[in-house]
Amino acid sequence: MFNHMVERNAPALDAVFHALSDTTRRAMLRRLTAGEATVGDLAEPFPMSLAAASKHIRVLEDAGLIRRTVQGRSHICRLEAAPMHAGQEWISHFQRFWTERLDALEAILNAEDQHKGDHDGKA
Amino acid sequence: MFNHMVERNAPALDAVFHALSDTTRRAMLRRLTAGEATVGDLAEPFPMSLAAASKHIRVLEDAGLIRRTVQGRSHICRLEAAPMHAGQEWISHFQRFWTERLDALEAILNAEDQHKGDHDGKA
DNA sequence: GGAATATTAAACCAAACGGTTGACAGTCCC
DNA sequence: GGGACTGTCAACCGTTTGGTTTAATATTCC
Repeated sequence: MFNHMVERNAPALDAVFHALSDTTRRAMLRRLTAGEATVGDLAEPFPMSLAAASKHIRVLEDAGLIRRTVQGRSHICRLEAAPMHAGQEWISHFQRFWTERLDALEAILNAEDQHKGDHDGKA
Repeated sequence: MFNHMVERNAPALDAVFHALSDTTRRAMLRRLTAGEATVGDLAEPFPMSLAAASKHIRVLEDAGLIRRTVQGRSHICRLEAAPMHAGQEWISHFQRFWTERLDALEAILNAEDQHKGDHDGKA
C-alpha cells in the first residue's frame, strides 16, 4: 500500500521542502497570496538587506514556487503554488499515522472513562 | 481569510520542513511506516556510514518525527507522524491557488472549445 | 546626459550540512 | 574478563546557507 510511494521526483521535493523550511520564505509566500508583489515589496517587511531578501526569492523561484516577470526596472513576482502539491501529497501518505494515534488515544480515554464508570459508579 | 495564518510555531515548521527536505530522511520515514526499526535497520539501505545515517535519524528525532526507545544495545525507532500535520496544514492554505489555476486553465480550454463550436472554421 | 530607483552580482563571513574516519561506551554472550 | 555487536561522539572536510557590504546593471524621470 505504501510501496507505491516511490518518490518519482525526489529533487523537486527536496527543493520545495527546503524552500518551505525558512520562516522568511514562508512569509513571502503568504504575502503573495494577497496578490503579486515586486522584489522590493516582498523584502520590505524584513529586517535584512534587499540583497538577502533577493536571495530568498531566488530560492523560491528555483523551487518553482514563484514566477517572475520583469517590467521595466521592477521584477514582479507571482505565487506559483502548484509545486506544493507534491509536498502535500507526500505528507498525505502519513496522515493515517497521526489520525490512527489520535484514534488510539481516544480509545484509551474512552476505556478509562468506562473503567471509572464501572468502579466509581458502583463501589 | 489568510491573515489568520500567522504561523503560531515557526521553529517547529522550520524543523519539520527541513527534516523532510532530504531524500534519505524521507526514505527513512517511509521505511518506518512498515513498522519500527533499529538505527541499523534504517541505515542499512543507504550507501553511507552508520554515523552519517545516525545523524539523519537525529535530525528526524529533533523534528519530532521519530521517537526512540533504547532496548539493550539497539535503539528502536518509531514513526511519530503528528508534526507533519502542521506542515500539511500550512500547505493546505495554498491549495486553492493551484486548484484555481487548474480551474482557470479548464475554463480557458472550455472557452476555446466553445469558440470553435461557434464559428468552427475561424474568425 | 545625469540623478534617482529597482534589482542583481560579487566578494566575503560565520554557521550549518552531509559526509568521512577513528575512538569510545553500553550490552550481550562465551 | 574478553570479544563481538550496536550505536554515538568528536574531529575534520568540502559545500551550502543566510547574511553582510560594496559595486554594477537596467530603467525611468527631469
